[in-house]
Amino acid sequence: MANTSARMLRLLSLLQTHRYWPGSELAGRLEVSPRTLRRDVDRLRELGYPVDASRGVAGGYQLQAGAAMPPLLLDDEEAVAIAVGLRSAAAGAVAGFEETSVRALAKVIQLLPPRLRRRIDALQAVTAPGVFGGGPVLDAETLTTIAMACRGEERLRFDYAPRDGEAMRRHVEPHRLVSLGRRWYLVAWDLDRGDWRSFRVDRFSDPSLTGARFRPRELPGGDPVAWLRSRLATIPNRYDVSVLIEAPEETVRSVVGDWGVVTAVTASSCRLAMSVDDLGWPIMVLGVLSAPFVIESPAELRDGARRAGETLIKSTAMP
Amino acid sequence: MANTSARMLRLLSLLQTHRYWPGSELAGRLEVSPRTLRRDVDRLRELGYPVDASRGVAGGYQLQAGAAMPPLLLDDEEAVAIAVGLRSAAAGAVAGFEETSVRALAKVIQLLPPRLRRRIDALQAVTAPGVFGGGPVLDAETLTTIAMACRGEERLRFDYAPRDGEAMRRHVEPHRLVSLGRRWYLVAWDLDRGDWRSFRVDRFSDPSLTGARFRPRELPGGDPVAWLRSRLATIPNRYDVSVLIEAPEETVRSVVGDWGVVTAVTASSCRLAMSVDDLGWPIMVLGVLSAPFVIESPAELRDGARRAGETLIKSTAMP
DNA sequence: TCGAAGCGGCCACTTTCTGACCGCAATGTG
DNA sequence: CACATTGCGGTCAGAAAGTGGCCGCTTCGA
Repeated sequence: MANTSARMLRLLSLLQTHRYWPGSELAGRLEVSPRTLRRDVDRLRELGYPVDASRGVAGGYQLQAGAAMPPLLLDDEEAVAIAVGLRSAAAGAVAGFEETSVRALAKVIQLLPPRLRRRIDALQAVTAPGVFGGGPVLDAETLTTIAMACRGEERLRFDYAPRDGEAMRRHVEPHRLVSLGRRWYLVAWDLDRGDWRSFRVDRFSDPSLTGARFRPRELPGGDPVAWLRSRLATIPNRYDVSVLIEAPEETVRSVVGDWGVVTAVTASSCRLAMSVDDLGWPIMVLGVLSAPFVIESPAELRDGARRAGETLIKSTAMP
Repeated sequence: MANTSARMLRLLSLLQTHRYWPGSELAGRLEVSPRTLRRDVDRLRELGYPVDASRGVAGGYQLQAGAAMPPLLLDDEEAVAIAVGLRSAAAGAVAGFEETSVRALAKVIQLLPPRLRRRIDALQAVTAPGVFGGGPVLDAETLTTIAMACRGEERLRFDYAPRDGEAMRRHVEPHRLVSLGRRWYLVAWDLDRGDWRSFRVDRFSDPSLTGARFRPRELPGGDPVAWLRSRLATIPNRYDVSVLIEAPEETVRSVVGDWGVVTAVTASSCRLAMSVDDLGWPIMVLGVLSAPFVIESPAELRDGARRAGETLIKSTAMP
């Protein structure tokens, strides 16, 4: 106890929970003299954390945003909320943030006390797809295990079921997790084949860290995303949707959110562009907007939308 | 520099980024002798962070999950990912986590360096509702400002537009943020009225912390959620949707996700129940399912669905 | 104008930290 | 098996830091 380091952390923690603290209160909680508290605050400032102070009656200290992120001192609830938020972001709830979220999630999960981890697991898998359509269901543990292997440069074993054929135990040196088109891939050096391979994470089962560390090899070309893209180039199966809609830009955007790009064409019409695996989603958007539209591509969307319209009409026709 | 506290933080940070470190490497990075490193590791252990060590050739240190959450040392990307994930969770992407997420978000935002905050702002408002229907659009700043006021026990000023009438500047002692039925409310002591009031956050504008702190009053009854519920009981304005769908339970559930309750009726049909503010959402679900259905309630849903169907048909009719 | 609160210099005393040296224990390889 | 490697922890002496108490100063709001 009573280590300086520990006290500094507690001080940081206090400053993070309440925006504002009178000095005497802080000194009391830390069980040091006010003089020492001032010195501690100084130390924090020297470390780069901007602690603001105000004088006079009702003065006090508060921690402000600085140049660098201070160590986050979280209570249980906050830690769980962060893990849950990251998990849903990793599952694709926030377009473009899948990979970063998984990396951050791996860090949090790794440090999360088991009792909290259980609480999160109780909240089910990364599923989320629901409406978001497309993405296969993964569970968070698989994803974070792989992410931890990448981060820690540890070899990884897992069962992998190729598109056709039997599941096989694989042994790889993981390189990078990549989220591409609603799917997760692991780019790794396959130790059995002696070559670079990509693996779809939704086909993993039972991944486990071997504990053996390795010196990372260099991926030819260096960029794992580009590498993966070129490898997958032979199997493009997404739809690039483009629709002209007779509704103001803002209206459309308020429905679409981050899931598509809306650009104004005139004041009362706009173009919606989305890239999806599953046409259900753009159909829903068109349905709920109740505004006239013209489908520019793909042709399949037209059939799907008409079928959906027919169903709606038929089923609401009866009295 | 070279403070013990700072070094301990750096050590924690190193242990958090790479799962595994040989001792000599750590000692080198921290610019101390191996002996001192061992002592630092001991100190961490005394503080409750379980640092594992393994001996022999290729031995090293690694940080494990412990009883408490260690201070999270985040790099820029991770901090942004966490903020983004929390924001989307706060916006309702993960049912039931709105309030906790906002509290955590307020903490992160408050500490986030401005340059990172800008990066997040560039990713737009908490909007997200979009498809999720119902929820009004809030921006994260309003929400976190209020959350910070609650946490810091600081008085708050804001413009508030009641349902009818002019916006007025208000001055309150904030008590709790509550997320209820897709909406955010602030429960607060109104300083002008001298009474407890609830405010819909989507009607706020320009909230600002006054910097004046206050001693929290006690809310009659103590439970802000119950209090708010009883206050809002007079204004129920949601739709309770019930639809019979000619599709297997699983199919429907895979589209609806957590956003509604699906119960099987026969093997090939089921009933979908949802509670929403906005009928757009159930209409989308019906549209994308392309399965016959019968609307049981509410009547408004029938009109909405038919209108949506007509739009779809008309717009896809042209060659 | 006053008092409360933060600021920071100074001092003497105490505690901790550090590097160096040691022998020991575990681990896995040749 | 022997061996090198790597972590463990005791002891020591000198160096560094942390601490509380005291002081007069500044800033702020009542």
